Amino acid sequence: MLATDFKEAITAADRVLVQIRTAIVEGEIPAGTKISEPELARRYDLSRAPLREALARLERCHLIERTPNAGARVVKLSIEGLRSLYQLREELEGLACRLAAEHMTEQEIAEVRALLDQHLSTQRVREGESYYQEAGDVDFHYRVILGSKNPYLINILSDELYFLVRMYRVQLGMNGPRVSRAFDEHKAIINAIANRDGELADLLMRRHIAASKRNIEQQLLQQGTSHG
Amino acid sequence: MLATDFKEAITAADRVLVQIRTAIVEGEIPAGTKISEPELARRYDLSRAPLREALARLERCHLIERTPNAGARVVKLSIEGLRSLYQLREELEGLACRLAAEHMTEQEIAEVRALLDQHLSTQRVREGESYYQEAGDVDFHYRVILGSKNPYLINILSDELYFLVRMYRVQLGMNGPRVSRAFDEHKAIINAIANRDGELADLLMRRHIAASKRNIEQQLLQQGTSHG
DNA sequence: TTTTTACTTATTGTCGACAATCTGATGCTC
DNA sequence: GAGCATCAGATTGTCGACAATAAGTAAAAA
Repeated sequence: MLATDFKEAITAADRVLVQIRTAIVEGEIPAGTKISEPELARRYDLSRAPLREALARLERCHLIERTPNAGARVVKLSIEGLRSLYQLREELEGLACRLAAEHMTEQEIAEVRALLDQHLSTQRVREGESYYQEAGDVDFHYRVILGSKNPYLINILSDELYFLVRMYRVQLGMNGPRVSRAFDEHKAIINAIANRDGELADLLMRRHIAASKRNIEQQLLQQGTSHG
Repeated sequence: MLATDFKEAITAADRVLVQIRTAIVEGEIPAGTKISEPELARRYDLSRAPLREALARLERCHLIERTPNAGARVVKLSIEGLRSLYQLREELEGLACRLAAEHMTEQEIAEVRALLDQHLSTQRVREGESYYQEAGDVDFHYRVILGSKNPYLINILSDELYFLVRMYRVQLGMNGPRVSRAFDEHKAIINAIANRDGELADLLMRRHIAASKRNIEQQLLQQGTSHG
């Protein structure tokens, strides 16, 4: 099921997947928690069959880890995990930029630009409100990824890796000057794509992601040293 | 479940997954076939619950495509699909090479070299037998991928993309001089890794994969023009 | 003849119960 | 007292049956 598919029919498994997924990403179900199927089935008021279907998909996007006959656990956030994840993300979104510079239509590029302007105005109103930054950033990256027109790349980035990326970002947050700086970086990236300069877009995207990684890394280090 | 995990407990879903997966990869269940859950359940003599678990994992590695309430279909092989897949594969295995040059131990490198020598001797005995070439090639790539030490990269390449890659290769085959040439390319790649020259290993791997792609592409084109 | 509609049929999605397996605690042996 | 075996409890894996949805067919109306 690629992100580009239309939602043809919503099943109970789909609904509970979205619910549990956001609960994990937002930290409502804390990292490292043991997942109990009977408990979740009661909590979301359905049987274990669709629940297990949802758990299988959560495993697919690395939000939980399952071991046969032993159950599932919400993934733990760690520095090594962050580095591995962002290492891959740099490479893949860099590729997405090169492909987007090649395949995005003028129409699509114009839409992304409109999106950025809209985010900017929203951001100015709600200064420092990191949630809007979060949503806007995800949206921007999502558009570029779709612009690559490579279904496997789209699937991996937006269906598999992105929820874990969001989990790191939501739980460890963006802070300080990064929030406003990210807008300028997005602008520069879409400009490069508009100029059909894939190499530059690639480079800028890698730097953008690397900067984001350093930011979260610091949060993780601080949290690690202060509490443990 | 990463490929690096130990097989802690084999469940019925695991067994039937392997069976159906090889059946699809080898073409025993032809590309484009509609998957009937009751039929497969009878055929493999188990209930639909573990079967559906297996189907979920087959969807994950892009061997089948599911639409809600409408069932699953074995994926069709196409030129566009091949290009998208190999585009991603080039990028990811290139990255794997750079990381392997950084992280593989001398021990691991020596093992890969021993593996190659072993493959070479086997190959000489069974000249032109493409199955051994297939197995050997997969094994080589698998070792390099593991050498990257990046769990997400390992998961995507060896658990998700590789079965589809094998499906293209098994059903459309390796032919002619590619078979023997691949050995030399493998040698060159592991040499670059041994020299800790990540950039060169990256480059060589991309070329290696690109050559493989062209080979399969030709088969697909010939097949497409000759049969309809 | 073509289109629409109702119906039949088969398939998928979901449920509750049973079997196999793991976890933790209790008691026994050394 | 430490270590191991055994057992109780709970959890996961699997099963067969029911409900909901989609596909195909035949009949009726335009």
